[in-house]
Amino acid sequence: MAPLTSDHTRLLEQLETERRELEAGEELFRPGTPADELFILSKGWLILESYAASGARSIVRVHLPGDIIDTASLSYGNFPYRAIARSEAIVCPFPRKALVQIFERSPRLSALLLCLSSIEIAEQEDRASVFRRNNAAAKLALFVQQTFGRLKLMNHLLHDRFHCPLNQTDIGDATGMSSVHVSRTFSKLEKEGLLQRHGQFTRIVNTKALSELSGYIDRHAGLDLGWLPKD
Amino acid sequence: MAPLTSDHTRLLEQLETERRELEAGEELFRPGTPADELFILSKGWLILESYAASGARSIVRVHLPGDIIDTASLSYGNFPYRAIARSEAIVCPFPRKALVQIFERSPRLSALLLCLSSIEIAEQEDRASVFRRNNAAAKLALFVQQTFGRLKLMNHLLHDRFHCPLNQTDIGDATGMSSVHVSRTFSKLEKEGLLQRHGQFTRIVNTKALSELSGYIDRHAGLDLGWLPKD
DNA sequence: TCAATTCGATAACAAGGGTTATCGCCGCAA
DNA sequence: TTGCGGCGATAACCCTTGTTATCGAATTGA
Repeated sequence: MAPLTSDHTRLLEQLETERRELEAGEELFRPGTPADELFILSKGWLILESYAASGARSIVRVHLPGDIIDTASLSYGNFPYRAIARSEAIVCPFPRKALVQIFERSPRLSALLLCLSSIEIAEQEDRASVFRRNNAAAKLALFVQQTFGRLKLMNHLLHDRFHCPLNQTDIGDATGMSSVHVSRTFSKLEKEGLLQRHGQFTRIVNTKALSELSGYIDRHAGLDLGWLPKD
Repeated sequence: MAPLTSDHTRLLEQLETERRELEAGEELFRPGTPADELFILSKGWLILESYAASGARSIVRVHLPGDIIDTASLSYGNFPYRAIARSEAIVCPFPRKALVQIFERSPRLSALLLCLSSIEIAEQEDRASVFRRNNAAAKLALFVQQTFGRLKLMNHLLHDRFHCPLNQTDIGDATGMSSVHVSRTFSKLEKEGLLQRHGQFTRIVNTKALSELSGYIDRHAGLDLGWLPKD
């Protein structure tokens, strides 16, 4: 992504010294848990849930390998959401103070963290734009493409097919539609030849048509990180 | 927000040395403009627009005084959106390189920038949660409360009333509803005694009921910035 | 082997909200 | 003064999507 010296990678590796394994369905933290420990997701899928007063669940974020889990909690003392592993997963806990070391020792990594955060904002804005005004097909198409794009970052071998352990209720709660309508819409997209499904696997058949539907932009391409500080 | 020394404020003030005035309706940048210059909004309202292939407009973000405009462009060479002043406004342009100085000279400010970014993510997630599953009244209530909360940050004199130069079409494009339905829903909220409108002014009448509707959380309260580096 | 559970597909019905159109109000310019 | 354009309110109509319910396939455990 951006050239790093061995000093930089050493600093980053300090964040991943500890490991903890989670089973599918296991809870990593719940709302109110003190956030003095943060996590990097190194394997598997993990979701952040919040519950409205009505009891309705919303999936705030779907975390994939490489993510810092719940970055929004950085500024707050406690986690606001519930984190649940949706597949077997491995997380690397690190103390929030480890971030201080990065800020003190490397302006370059500090700026890089801000950039990662701004990429996340860009992806959220894309989702918001589509979710505000577009129909279910566009929402689902964007969900599939954003997810696939992020998975490819950490696994370049992926070609046109990926595994998704979320069920249709999860996908609905993540995209703002009922599970019934997720089913209807997936069937429609499949009938129209935009994608194929086999169990928990999804194959992207017609990228171009999907992108026209969703307006998908790959936010990990076109980065300009030349301005980052050297050290 | 967080204690800063005079060194810190000096660094921050460097970002606001230049000033540029905008009239209502004036364009600050358009999609594709090189983003080697960034802007702080110091007065007025400014919106970021994007246009879908269909021509439909989406208001990606409503910027208020104190904001760094379009933070998502930090990582990209060009601005992806169109920025339009919605009232008389003043922006302070600064070169992207000025950020490098902050990262090189102050770990504390660097971390603070990341925190600001994470607050923005939290607010976006709140919006997304409500917009995914809730009805028009909840969306509007959240829009009003988040906007008012942000305005109060820079103007502590505000009590229960604020000026909003956006028309109902703008509000619709920002919240994902038609202007007709914005009108219907505002009338409904007014009839139920949750708020009052007079021209471009909105008065919050029943904060509690609004919050119950929208699930509003003040993301600028409850911050824990004690972990920030000292310098 | 047989419940019990989870999950996805599908149908029928209801409703929230989009679209279109009309009207009145206001500010502004000719 | 008149005409025009922007804006908000309101009504009628319809479509997308939520809700509820049923069914079958697959999985799990006793």
